[in-house]
Amino acid sequence: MKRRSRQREIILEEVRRDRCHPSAQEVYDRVRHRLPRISLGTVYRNLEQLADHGIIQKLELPGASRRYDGNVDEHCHIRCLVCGRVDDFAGLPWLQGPEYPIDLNGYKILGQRLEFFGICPRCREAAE
Amino acid sequence: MKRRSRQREIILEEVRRDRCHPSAQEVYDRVRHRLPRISLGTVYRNLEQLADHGIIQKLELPGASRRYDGNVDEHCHIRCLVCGRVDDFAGLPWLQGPEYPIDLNGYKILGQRLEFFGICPRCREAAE
DNA sequence: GTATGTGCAAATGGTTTGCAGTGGG
DNA sequence: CCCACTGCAAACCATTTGCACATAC
Repeated sequence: MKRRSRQREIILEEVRRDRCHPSAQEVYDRVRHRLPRISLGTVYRNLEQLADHGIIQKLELPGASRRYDGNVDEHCHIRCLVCGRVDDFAGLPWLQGPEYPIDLNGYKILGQRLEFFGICPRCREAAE
Repeated sequence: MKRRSRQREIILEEVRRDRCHPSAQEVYDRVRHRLPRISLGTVYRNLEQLADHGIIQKLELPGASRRYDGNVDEHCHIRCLVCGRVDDFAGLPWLQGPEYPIDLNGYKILGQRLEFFGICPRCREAAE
């Protein structure tokens, strides 16, 4: 990231929009409205770089494709098991863990990841 | 799973061996020593079925390929960030969560998943 | 001017699927 | 004898990469 590029700026704007948590494909679809000739590879490369620099957050979800988050503050997510949507989820008082790193069983434990899953409001309605 | 098959029996035996947490490819490699003509597709189909019936556990890890666990008791895992190895990890007293399901923010929360990550004993040594 | 960034298209890796044939019950 | 299960190969999907060209500085 030694030079700035119009592509990267617009990708960042789109990831930050709406507190949504878009996949690379969704970012691509949005960005294409503004830069019709951009390629999906460029979107992937820039998302990767922005994440490496701590400007956005990469969300790796178990059994689902990667998503990106324009909010880099530490916060929890909840994922809908039906539609895959990911929402922010604040204030989880039961989440206390120890200070890392910890030495245990020969492992150097660097951290933990907690994910919640359930059914989002829209899918609950649809299910009725 | 209306009929038994030699393939499925051997796949199950291999997943249960050693408390390792093999990927489909690793199961395939092991099973092939005993059934040289088995196909990877058959391995995938049987692992899926065994998991659906609760006979083994499917481990979906963020940013890594799927693994399978012959131990279906509820227990935690820790993953090595260097080599990808997954170990069992028992007795985590700080893991208390609420009773699910919970209604919050319109979501019906069905559960949580906690994963630990760090560096395994072997990779720590290798890094020195 | 140079090397970073881009577009394109092909490659990759993990997983799934269609199909004709095999074999468990 | 039927239909679940298999082997094989192709398809699929998300992501990565090689390369020639464009562009930021």
